[in-house]
Amino acid sequence: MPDETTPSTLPTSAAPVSPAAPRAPKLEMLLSAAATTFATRGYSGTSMRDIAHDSGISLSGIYYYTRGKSSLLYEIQSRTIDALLASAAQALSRVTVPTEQLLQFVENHVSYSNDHPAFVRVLSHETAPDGSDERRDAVELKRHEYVKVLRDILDRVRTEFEAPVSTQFAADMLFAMMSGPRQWGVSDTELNVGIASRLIYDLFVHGFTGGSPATRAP
Amino acid sequence: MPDETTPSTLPTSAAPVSPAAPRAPKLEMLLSAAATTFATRGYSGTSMRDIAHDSGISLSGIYYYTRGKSSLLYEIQSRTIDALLASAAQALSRVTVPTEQLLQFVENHVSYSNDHPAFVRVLSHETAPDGSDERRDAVELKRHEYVKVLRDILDRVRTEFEAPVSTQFAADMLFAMMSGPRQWGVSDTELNVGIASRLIYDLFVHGFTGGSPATRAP
DNA sequence: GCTTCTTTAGAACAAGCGTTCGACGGTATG
DNA sequence: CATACCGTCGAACGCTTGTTCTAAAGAAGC
Repeated sequence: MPDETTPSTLPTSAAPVSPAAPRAPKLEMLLSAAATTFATRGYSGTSMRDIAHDSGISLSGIYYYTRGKSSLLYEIQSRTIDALLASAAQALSRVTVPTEQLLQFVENHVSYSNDHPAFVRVLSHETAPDGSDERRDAVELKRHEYVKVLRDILDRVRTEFEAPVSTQFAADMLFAMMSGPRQWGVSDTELNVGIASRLIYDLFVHGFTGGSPATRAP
Repeated sequence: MPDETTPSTLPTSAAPVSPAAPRAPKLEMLLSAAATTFATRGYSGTSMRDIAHDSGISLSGIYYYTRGKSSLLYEIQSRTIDALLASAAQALSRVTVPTEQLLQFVENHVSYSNDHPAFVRVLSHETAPDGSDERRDAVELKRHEYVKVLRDILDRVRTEFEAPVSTQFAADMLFAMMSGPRQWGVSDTELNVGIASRLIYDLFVHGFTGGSPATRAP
């Protein structure tokens, strides 16, 4: 009997990270379908029967792969934040200049959000309303870890340019921009990932009235 | 028998807008309690019994003031976007310079969000999952109207400073920043409304590495 | 053929959901 | 005193919820 607690095969687009994943291709489909449904209808607005219908698995069949509804949410959020942390670390290792690292971070986040929109949305917008689980705290801890990565980059950029606002505040604003669309304007921006990342980066670093796209950045 | 469809007594902090509101102080309390519960637990995650408990009114007593759960959501969202549109129009009428109007818009939005956090959160984060109501479209229409107000301001700022990014994109980003906190960083920014508005304005207009808080702005 | 293990699904459970109904106490009018 | 209305609420309705139980179909080893 398989167990959904195996932290293998993240929803990354890359190659298999963990070698110990012999039989669980259907669990990935389940999680993917559940993430999509959670992202559109919300966690509380989604019933197990909705997930059963969307995934093609029968209602009771879901409980063969997962422990229940809250475990589905945890698995989705846990895998996503793990993948974000891993790909961010890899992307940041390629450059050393603070502003270049900032651009790498933004590009990585936007790119991953573009590849797995439902997963990232569930990670950032949904929070388990159920019992006082320790799994919720684990996700929250890694989320703060991820924020800290950006804060450390902003700290270095800040000392270089003598930026006036706090890095905590700036990090919040940048995350808000990156998690941006699908709110208010409902913009149908069919932008390329690289272009979109660059737009966000420029707007955040130089501002709306700031330099043209090819002025100061790397 | 009162009816919740009367568009009177918006949740504004100002004086009574409509003179026809003789008896309905308890409805305001109901809507306020419902907004708070919706904001914390989400629309689908909130039961009518939750609202009954939080508002102090009995479960069946709620149906004396409102038509049902979806009507509660509509009333909250409708009143909030109406109040935002009204107060924004009033604030903008005081200045004519584009950048000053932008600051006024930001200050108005942040101020209202600070005074009625639950209402604004429900307006921006919740959407009715129920039937194909025409009320939902009415709210969506006014929401676009509100976005258009900001877009028009940004258009004027853009032509003045030859800003490179589109106003639609910039508006989305600014709304994301203003709706910002209570996500990712969970910042405990106990800032004054004026200061917070100014921080957002400066960060948006001049960028993270841009001029100091007293450099270029009015 | 028989057993064993994996995978699937139909049926049913108790609990919770949004909503409705009928009745009660309290003022104010006649 | 009787009448009518306003505000309020407990109890119950039918339905959906997350979860479990039981059984059966298919593959694999002996």
